[in-house]
Amino acid sequence: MGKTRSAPTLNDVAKAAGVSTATVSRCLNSPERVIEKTRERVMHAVESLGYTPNFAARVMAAKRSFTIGAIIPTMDNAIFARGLQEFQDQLRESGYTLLVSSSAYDPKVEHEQIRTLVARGADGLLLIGHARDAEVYAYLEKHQIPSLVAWSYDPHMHPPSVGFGNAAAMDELAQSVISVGHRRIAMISGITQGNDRAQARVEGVRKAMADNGLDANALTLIETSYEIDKGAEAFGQLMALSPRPTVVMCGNDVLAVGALRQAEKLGIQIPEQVSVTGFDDIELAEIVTPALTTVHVPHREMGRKAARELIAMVEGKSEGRSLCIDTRLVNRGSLAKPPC
Amino acid sequence: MGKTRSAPTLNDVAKAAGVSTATVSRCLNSPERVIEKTRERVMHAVESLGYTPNFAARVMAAKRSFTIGAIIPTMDNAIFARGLQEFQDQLRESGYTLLVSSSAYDPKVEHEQIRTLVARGADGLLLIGHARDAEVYAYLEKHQIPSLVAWSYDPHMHPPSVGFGNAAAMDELAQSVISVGHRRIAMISGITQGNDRAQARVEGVRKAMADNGLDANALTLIETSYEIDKGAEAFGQLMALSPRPTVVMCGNDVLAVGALRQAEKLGIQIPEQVSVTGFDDIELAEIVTPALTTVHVPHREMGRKAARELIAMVEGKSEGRSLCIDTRLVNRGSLAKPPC
DNA sequence: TTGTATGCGTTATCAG
DNA sequence: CTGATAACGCATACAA
Repeated sequence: MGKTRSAPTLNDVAKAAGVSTATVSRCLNSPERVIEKTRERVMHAVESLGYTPNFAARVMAAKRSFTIGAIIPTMDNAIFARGLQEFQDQLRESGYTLLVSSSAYDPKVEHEQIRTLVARGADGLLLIGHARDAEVYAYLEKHQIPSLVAWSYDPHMHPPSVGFGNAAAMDELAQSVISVGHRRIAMISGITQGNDRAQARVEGVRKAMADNGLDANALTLIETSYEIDKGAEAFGQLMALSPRPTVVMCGNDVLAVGALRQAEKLGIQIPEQVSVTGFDDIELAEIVTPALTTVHVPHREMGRKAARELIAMVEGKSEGRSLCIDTRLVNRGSLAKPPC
Repeated sequence: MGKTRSAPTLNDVAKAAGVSTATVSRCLNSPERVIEKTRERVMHAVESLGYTPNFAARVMAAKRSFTIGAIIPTMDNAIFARGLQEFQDQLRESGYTLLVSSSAYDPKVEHEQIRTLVARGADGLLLIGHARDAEVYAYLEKHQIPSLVAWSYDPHMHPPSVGFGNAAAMDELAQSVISVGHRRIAMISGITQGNDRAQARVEGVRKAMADNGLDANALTLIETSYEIDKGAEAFGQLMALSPRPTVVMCGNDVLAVGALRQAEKLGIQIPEQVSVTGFDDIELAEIVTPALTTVHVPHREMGRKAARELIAMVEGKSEGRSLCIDTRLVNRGSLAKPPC
């Protein structure tokens, strides 16, 4: 029966409706510019043929893809999942599609993913944190891709960021820790190399110590990747020290949960013997026993606002504004005053 | 200075290297087909210009996108995160890029996302579960897009699936529940409408009951969405019944954790007074107190195998084989024999 | 081994 | 309001 059954094109629709391809295109993109009667005929043809516009062709011709790319360190972590879901929902509402890649915390992979997304015609990019090679930013600049940083906030940096003050938030938490009487403070941090959020959180603790007359260099610090087991392991190491720290501040809730678990294994009472704190306030924080004293980050709000700002940038309605999302301390059971 | 600085094209590279666009293209796609000396010159030009091939153009010309699409119900859930991360890693290794969308458990949205991904030239599609309109499958057929189902396994269905037997696994767990002495069984299930995994898990429980001389219709069943709070709420309702069920089997770990939490609030001892079981064995299951007796699903293995199979299909090396991933019971603390 | 020329499916410009 | 037609950037048969 003639042509093999493959995806119908604009041309097929045009022929079926007895009009030109230009008219079909208009019906789809600016319906108001074509008279009702014609439009009806065209739409009917579109329906009956099951026509779907070819994206690649459209991008090439229109030089717009209505696609936003996002590169996150990992998908397998509640920290990014929630904010990203909201980010996507917001994009959808505005007619954009989100493309997500994860870099496994590897700068090389991230760089490659950025190139991939740009090559795919992403109209804009969402990145996590500011820490990356100047080369990457130069590339983005060259390709004129509006970019926005999230999960981090620094109004003096480029690209603009929609996030929260990691240092300030951790500072506040540490202040609180110190004010209940802790002096021997230890910290289990994420890998700070190439991770400005992790770096800032450590800084926050140091600042609070210095501000309270403690020696910031006396902070016992272990860096490890964001996994429960790693948190547990690090906690074990800290408990082997003598004198023991009276509080273990963790770079995020996942590490803190690991610490809690190890404490249970070691028969150490939290918070009676040792206090533990987290960061992020993911679902887990409320579920463990004792529930975590942590920093609440409104991830959904951040995702939503980031989406709005990035869309504004892409559509030329904004030059790129930085936005600070407020975090707040959540006092649950894992922080108490140190044992006498 | 002449042309505005925009992204360089094949043509720019060709001119810079003093060759034709065809040669540049060959250098990039089949380097062995061009002599070393020329290739060096070309590659140098590519580097210095910071050239990145335009994806849309490439797709249009080659009719291949090296892109795989995946549509999952939600990103904000550990169930899919882990398997998907592995799926992506595997794709990357084979030179494919993953595009992820989430449908928020809405069939209409899912359908739309499928069209979007197809329009974007996805070479293949990963879907979760078999339950969807015939219309969707017809569309996929028409566009000749190789598709694979995951998180579900049914060798008799089309498309082929790489997953696990939800009914069989839950049956096994229920057998175990019954064998320790439980007779008054309640279940908190996910919404079964349009979710074959949830349906199968309920069936599994019913089958075990019937096989053990219990009345499968006597199963007290509450359906609710997969959220901790919902699980807690449902558990509360079940505890208000009289007589109370002696065991609450949950459709997944998230619901089970909610149940655990509500039990704590109500002062009900788990498992002394009431037993609770989960499904999936996400990280959470091991962390809560008591740790969950649940069904372990090797998500990473599933993701990896699904990727391999789908790639084989896309590359014409497989017609599509279904693969069953083995689950296994994990006995932790939340299941015990009923109180006398 | 390399170059030439054509087509991929759309959008957009410009006439009619 | 509608129809030709020229890009868009690349891959690839075909020629040289």
